[in-house]
Amino acid sequence: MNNNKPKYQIILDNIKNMICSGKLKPEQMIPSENQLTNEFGISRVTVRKALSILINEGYIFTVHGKGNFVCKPNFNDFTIQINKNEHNESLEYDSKLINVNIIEPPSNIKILMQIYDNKKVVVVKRYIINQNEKIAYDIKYLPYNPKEPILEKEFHYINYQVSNFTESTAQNIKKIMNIRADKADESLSKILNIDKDYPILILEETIKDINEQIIGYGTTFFISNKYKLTGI
Amino acid sequence: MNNNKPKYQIILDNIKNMICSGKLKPEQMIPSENQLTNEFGISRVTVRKALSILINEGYIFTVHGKGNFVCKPNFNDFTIQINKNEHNESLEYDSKLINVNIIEPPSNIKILMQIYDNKKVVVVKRYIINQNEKIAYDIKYLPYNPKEPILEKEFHYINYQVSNFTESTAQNIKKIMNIRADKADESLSKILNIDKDYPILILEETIKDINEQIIGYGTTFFISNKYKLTGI
DNA sequence: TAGTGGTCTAGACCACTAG
DNA sequence: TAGTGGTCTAGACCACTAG
Repeated sequence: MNNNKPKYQIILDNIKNMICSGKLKPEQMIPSENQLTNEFGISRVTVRKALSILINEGYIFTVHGKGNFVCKPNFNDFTIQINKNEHNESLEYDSKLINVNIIEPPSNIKILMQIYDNKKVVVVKRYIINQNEKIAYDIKYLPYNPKEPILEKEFHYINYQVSNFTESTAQNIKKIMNIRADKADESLSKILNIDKDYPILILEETIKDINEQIIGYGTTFFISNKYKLTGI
Repeated sequence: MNNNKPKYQIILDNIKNMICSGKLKPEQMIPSENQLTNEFGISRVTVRKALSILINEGYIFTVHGKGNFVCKPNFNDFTIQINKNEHNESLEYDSKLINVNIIEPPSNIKILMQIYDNKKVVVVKRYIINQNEKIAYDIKYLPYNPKEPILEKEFHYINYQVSNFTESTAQNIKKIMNIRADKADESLSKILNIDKDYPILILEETIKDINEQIIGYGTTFFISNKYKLTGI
């Protein structure tokens, strides 16, 4: 029997089934909290617990004063987990530091990083390695702050742990990713030991702090047959 | 004053601030529900409401019997919204049907779709159009069921609405995406009116039902300079 | 005005953890 | 055993919606 199933789970499964089986259709209102309270003979708080899970899982949405409604399915969002494959197994890549420099940023980087003065940037260049094989070339730019030691920044970048270099604010950033395809140019083909014009998957990331200040910009060039992105 | 802010919001903001400012560090336990109840002078239910939001937003996780702990930031997941740009604006693409056929699937499709008998498949070929310009070529395979009218399937595919062809079970599917880069081969270059070897961003999707049965497989070939994927 | 969801309480009992 | 989170109740009052 289901006697060890919590009550909120019973009502949750019940509504989920009605949505999945099509008894409740997108945009249709589901029974009100009061109705569910009476039908299932449970308290409103417990009903609301089940509903809040349905909301979080994207099954329903609420309109105050009107009711709860079935969501339209959304097939256009999916989540990329960079370090996981399609079976949700972790993929561990090594990285090999090529060099770290402090430079006057080239104009395209100035624009991308919204640098409007003569501030310098730190450039970190690395290889991404999988089983002793180069699979990508990675280049990251971050604002140079003479007061901060560079080595610490390097360390963090190299370990892919944080992107804004201080653990204290690590939860406080926003990341924007772009994905596109290109062919390897002369320079990249030498760096990655591949033929010129070999297909490359490019991941571009811009990292902003809570004030929309850009605190990092990076590009990773993946050799296309050695890497693919997987999403669910 | 903050008098119109609900109590759960106050405690929510408070804990969020402690995490973002670094007062509470990853893996560290946050004050217990009882402590929060006393400190903030609010009921446990309200405290739990705030905590459940923090859990959903990925700030904390719970260990039964031990407490609530600050999550490690995860920079490796991001969400791709296929029809949105980086400013979260909707992008609407048109599609133009090229043709629909019922064929004996080629062997690579048989493997991908796990077809082990002589079942046929429906093939839908389309262009994706943006402002009267072809930006991609799209090909989708779905199991052919002689009992179902094909036109309905077409319609659904063309409208990008559902991927398993019956609204009733639309919430009940799983989608796996792969993203990779390649160059246009002879045939694709003709289809998309581009040079051979032009860079192509490839989106591959496999759609499974709740029983892990493959109910659709599709590939979209984007002309790289006309399309990029954006994620947050 | 009747019905809907939103916030909140005080209290109960249970399951898990760790000393 | 003391402390933690997990489930659940009966009830209150409020804000929003729509006729």
